[in-house]
Amino acid sequence: MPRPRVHDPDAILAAAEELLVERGRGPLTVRALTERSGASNGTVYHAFGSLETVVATAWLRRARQFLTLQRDAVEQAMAAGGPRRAVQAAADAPARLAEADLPAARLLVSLQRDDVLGDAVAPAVAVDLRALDAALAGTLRDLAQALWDRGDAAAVDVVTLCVVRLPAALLFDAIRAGQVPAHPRAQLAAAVGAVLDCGPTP
Amino acid sequence: MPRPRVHDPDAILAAAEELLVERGRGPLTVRALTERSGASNGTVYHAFGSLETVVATAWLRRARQFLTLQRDAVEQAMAAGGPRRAVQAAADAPARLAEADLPAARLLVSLQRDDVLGDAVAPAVAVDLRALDAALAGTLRDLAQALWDRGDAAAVDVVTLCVVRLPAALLFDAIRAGQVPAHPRAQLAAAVGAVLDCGPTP
DNA sequence: CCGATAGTGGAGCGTCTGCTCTACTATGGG
DNA sequence: CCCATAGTAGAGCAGACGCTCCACTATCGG
Repeated sequence: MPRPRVHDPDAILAAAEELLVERGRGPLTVRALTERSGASNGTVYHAFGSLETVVATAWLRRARQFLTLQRDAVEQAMAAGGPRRAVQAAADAPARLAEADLPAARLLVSLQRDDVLGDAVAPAVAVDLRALDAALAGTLRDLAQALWDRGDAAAVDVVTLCVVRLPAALLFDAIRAGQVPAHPRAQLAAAVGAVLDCGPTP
Repeated sequence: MPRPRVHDPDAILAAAEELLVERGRGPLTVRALTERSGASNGTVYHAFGSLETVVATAWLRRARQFLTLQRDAVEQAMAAGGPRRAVQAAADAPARLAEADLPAARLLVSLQRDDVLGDAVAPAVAVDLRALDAALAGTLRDLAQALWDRGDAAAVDVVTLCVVRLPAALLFDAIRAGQVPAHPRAQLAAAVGAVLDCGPTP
């Protein structure tokens, strides 16, 4: 049997999360990570293979957590109030996550696409990443279908706007600052309603 | 009399703009800039002093252009339709700029705050940068004042949301892709209306 | 023709980065 | 006891980066 671990990979991920939330992806270097986590360079590379994989894995955990929360909220709202309520619930999901688990929300909000999917992420992790993307795309398409009986790009774009871009614009700054958004939530609901009323292009 | 210029500093700025629009700030290096512009390393540093100053100067030119356009649109809308129309016009200004000068809009949309204001920007340029910031802040405060007779942070926040964050969420992706947004403009107007109806917190 | 001036060119310095490589270490099965 | 195994440690490599430095060059007033 091999030598036992002295550094839990989860502890390395936790250190990475801290640094990402505090300073963002740019200043997160291998050296900063080893200093914060106590693990050596060799240990980090033995466990993850690349720094990009560390970042991608940290993101992946939190994104799964978010999508689960969002899916539940959407299904519940869909059953109780129909597709419009479901879109509202999906848009509100980041605020809910911030209520339930602020560090998780802060991590997701502190990274951009390019930070997560680089050339050096381990193939297995990259596959999971793309699977999550597909899951979100599926949810968006389902919502468009339920709203207007349409699954075309124009319809999905409107839903994406409501569920992805508007929350990013209205909620992310507050979350990044470590607050659970309050007033912005009401504004978001109003904006989503207005955009849905516009509907997709014919 | 000195030796005449063989490389117009404006040509260096133009090359920087091209690279920023094509690939963003991250990949813009001194070497890439010298290769694209034809000017040597020495010339770039003689003219600007630092790479950050090149980026800041390029941004500054375009931001001035944008703020002028926006100010005119706001004043005209204020006179013709009152403060709500003025906010709508301010929010729509990025789309107008994209119509009038697509490269200008693409440049502004391809940079973030941290890309522009670094420690190495020449003091004179940094001062101008902050002056532009103050000018925008003034416009936002004036709009809040005209709408609700309030200049407090909560009121200004609502206007900022309408004029800065919502346009970023709804228009920037299209502009970044080199298109003049069409449908998003109507959605933006609807969203701005809905957020204004919410009003600021008491 | 000359010297002051402003611009040009590019070698290369110091630093930082992600990552590799190798020697080393703790474990349990045989 | 000893070896296969998996994990640990950290020195150091190759390359990229922003920037400095200095020799050089074209201009024009005198």
